[in-house]
Amino acid sequence: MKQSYYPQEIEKKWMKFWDENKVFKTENNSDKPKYYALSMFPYPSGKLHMGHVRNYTITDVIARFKKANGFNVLHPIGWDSFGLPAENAAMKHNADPEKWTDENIAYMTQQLKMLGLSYDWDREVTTCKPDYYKWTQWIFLQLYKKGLVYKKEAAVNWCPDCGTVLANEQVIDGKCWRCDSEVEKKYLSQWFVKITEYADELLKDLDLLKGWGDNVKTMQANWIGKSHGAIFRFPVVDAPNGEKMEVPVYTTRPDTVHGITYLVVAPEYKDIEKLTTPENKEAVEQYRANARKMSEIERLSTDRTKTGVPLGTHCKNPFTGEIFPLWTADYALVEYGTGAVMAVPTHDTRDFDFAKKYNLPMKVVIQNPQNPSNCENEAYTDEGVLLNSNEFNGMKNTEAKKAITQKAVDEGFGEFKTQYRLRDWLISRQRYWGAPIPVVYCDKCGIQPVPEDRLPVLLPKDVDFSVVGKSPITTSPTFKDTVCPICGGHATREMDTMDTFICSSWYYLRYADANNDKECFNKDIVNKWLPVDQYVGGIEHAILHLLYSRFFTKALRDCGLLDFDEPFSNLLTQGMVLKDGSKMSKSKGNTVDPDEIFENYGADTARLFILSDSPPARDFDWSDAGVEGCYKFLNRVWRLVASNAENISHAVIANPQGVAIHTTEKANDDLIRTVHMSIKGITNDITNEFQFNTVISKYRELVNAIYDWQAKKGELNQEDKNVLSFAIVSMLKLMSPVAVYLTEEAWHELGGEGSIHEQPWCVWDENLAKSSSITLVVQINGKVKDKIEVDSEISKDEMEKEALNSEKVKALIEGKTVVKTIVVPGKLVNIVIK
RNA sequence: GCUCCAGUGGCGGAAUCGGUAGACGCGUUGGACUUAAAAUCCAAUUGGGCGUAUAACCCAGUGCCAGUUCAAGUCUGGCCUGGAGCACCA
Repeated sequence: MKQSYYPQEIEKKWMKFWDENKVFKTENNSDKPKYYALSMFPYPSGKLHMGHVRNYTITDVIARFKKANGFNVLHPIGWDSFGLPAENAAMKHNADPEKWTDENIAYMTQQLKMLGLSYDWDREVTTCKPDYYKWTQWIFLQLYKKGLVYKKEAAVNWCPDCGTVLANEQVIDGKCWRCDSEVEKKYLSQWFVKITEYADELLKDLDLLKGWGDNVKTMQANWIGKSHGAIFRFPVVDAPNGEKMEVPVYTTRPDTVHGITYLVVAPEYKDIEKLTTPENKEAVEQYRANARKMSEIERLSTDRTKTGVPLGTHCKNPFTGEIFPLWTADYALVEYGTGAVMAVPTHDTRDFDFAKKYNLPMKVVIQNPQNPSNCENEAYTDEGVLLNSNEFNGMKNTEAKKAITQKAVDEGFGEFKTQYRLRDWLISRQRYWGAPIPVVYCDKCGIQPVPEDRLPVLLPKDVDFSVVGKSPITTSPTFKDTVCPICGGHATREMDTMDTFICSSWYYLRYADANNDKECFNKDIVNKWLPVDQYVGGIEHAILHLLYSRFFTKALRDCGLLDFDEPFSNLLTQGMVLKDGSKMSKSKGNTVDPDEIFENYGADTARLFILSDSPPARDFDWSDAGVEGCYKFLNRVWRLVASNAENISHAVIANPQGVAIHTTEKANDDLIRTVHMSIKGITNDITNEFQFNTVISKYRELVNAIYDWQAKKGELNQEDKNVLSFAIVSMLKLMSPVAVYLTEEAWHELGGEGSIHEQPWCVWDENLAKSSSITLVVQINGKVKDKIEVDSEISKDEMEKEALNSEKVKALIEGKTVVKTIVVPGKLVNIVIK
């Protein structure tokens, strides 16, 4: 065995061997229990970055650990390969985005293999390939049949730089999630997925997700935004055309209904023109035009002073008979509730600001206990007792909410209402590089889905990528015109493609049955593998991908395609990889190229380091010195093995757990105990919280212990060799999920059969992991005063006796009264004195 | 403004149930080996009393202030700071 560590050589050798022999192939049929370990699949942007390295290493270690522990492990990988970067690159070079994508996939595949990830490459899934997007389109049609997909004209988010619309989830602070441009409002007819139909279940089932962090769950709960309230309908008393009209409002504060002094509708409110008097028409029109021009950012800014104009008409409050004016103001949102708000300036801060500015009247209806009936300077929005509210006076407002809504129900002008903040998911994209929406528009028959046997609707190849300002797909001379599947007459194809988040909402299902060309996946196989036992990925998908995938699972369940409710039982959101305290990014110039690390130190060093310094969920600060340290450690491990190669017992390698080792020396006992403690500690750290940083510190402790043991020994006798063999072989197995190459090479050099990665996990013996002596801690009034080595089997009485016998304790309790002593078996004695 | 998470040496971070605070590593300092360097190995490294050697001892200490307890990094209440998410959602 070579005495020096040569990672570049051994890693290439084993990478090739594993790849050619499909060592990590997973069969669907097995007697073993299943375990599905999954990383969020990458976008093939060109090269791996350190975030990928971290993500995939974490999942890989979990997959390998589970496999060694007797599970049939599914650990797949694929490519989220539709999307704008490929199309932008294509437009820049007037080339096919498919070529760019394929090249990137080829390069990154090599990198993933180099990193030593135990993927079953036969299940690779690529969302931009027709054999995948055919099924994306098929699923779209199933949702369409179920009424979960529909087309409507709506105000949508438009990103001018990406030249496409965006879903609500993809607008961050009024800006595009991808390019950071300010999003504009546009009125377009677009395809929507009815995710709101599942709002309640998506919220409720968060409780089932015990293996998800609270941060992600609350983010989703907030995004869904369930609230309880009431709808009230206010009759219009002076509609200009004499029509009988009503304005419905949604409110969470029905208890304040007697305090309404005006009513606001959104500028886009559908009946606004009918509610405007001729005298006010001009001002209202101008206000609406202004609102339309404004960007989302301007409009949503909360510190902007509120503006609005009166419509000239009035409503009647059915509770009081009071007449109050109608206004339009852009602080009312057309998409939420009914698009109209009942304004109670005394008990709502927004209404208060507005009323102050326009000198609208105020009426106090909830008593502020600190400052009775005074709402001059600010709105009182807390709990209280009602006043000025007729028969409800004196009632607590929490009760009044119900009672007042009930009255509206009984008298027919309102009802109880649950409202969600979640909006339907806009999935149309005016772009080329995505799955075409499988729909045609017939001149006679209208919107028609493409029949399933004509899928996939292929992306046209005869397009011009050099166009500006429109989707390249529209330049195809062959794509647009087609025939209607119903009447056979002329029809045109839908030119929009689907949001790529549709493609990524079901890929984890496809892995279970990736090569099925008859169906999107076999139901039994999917039911067998899913849900995913451990999902690992970035927190940036807390809402987007994770909410969409949860919705898809539920919708596909209701289409009869699978039998479970949630796709991911456990979720680990790993932290970011930082350098010098900030996120690695090309613009900051603080990136580290994984290839360089592989080349200079090897993939094992990269794997070890990325797991070593921080727990997976926390941010990880990359440091060159840290890499160096990990590389030195692997060298140290290698030297330990190599220098002892001829001392290793073949019997122990063949059966590390089975060889009973008789020891006659304390040093040997101690080392065996350290090994058992390491097995226990490492196993628990991985099982409990995936605490790989402490796993690695335990590797180091074990290696240090073996070196220390060796330093005490001269010539080794047979007993010593057996002990050493047990320690080294156990160490290699324990390290094998992380240092995949080094341990494999060492295993072979020592004469091990097959692959170390096929060997079962180590087991520990609780008795051997225990020490024969313990350190008894003696405290006085809770402060440590002495430590005594005692036998581990010592009784409580003896512990107390030992403690009181300590010279230090004797001196300290001299002349004081011992009030009581607390004895914690096996740990400490606390003497309370006065 | 609302919601969630976090706060421990110079740094990353350890610390099952409340029971020895600072494991393991990085860095730093000193030393050994070497003609020299690299590599490797050994030792020290929370602060203060403390200033010279040796050996020891004492005090304080996990963002702040209280509380519960024999005992609090850990539990409770109230703050402070940082991060993340949401936000004119009626």
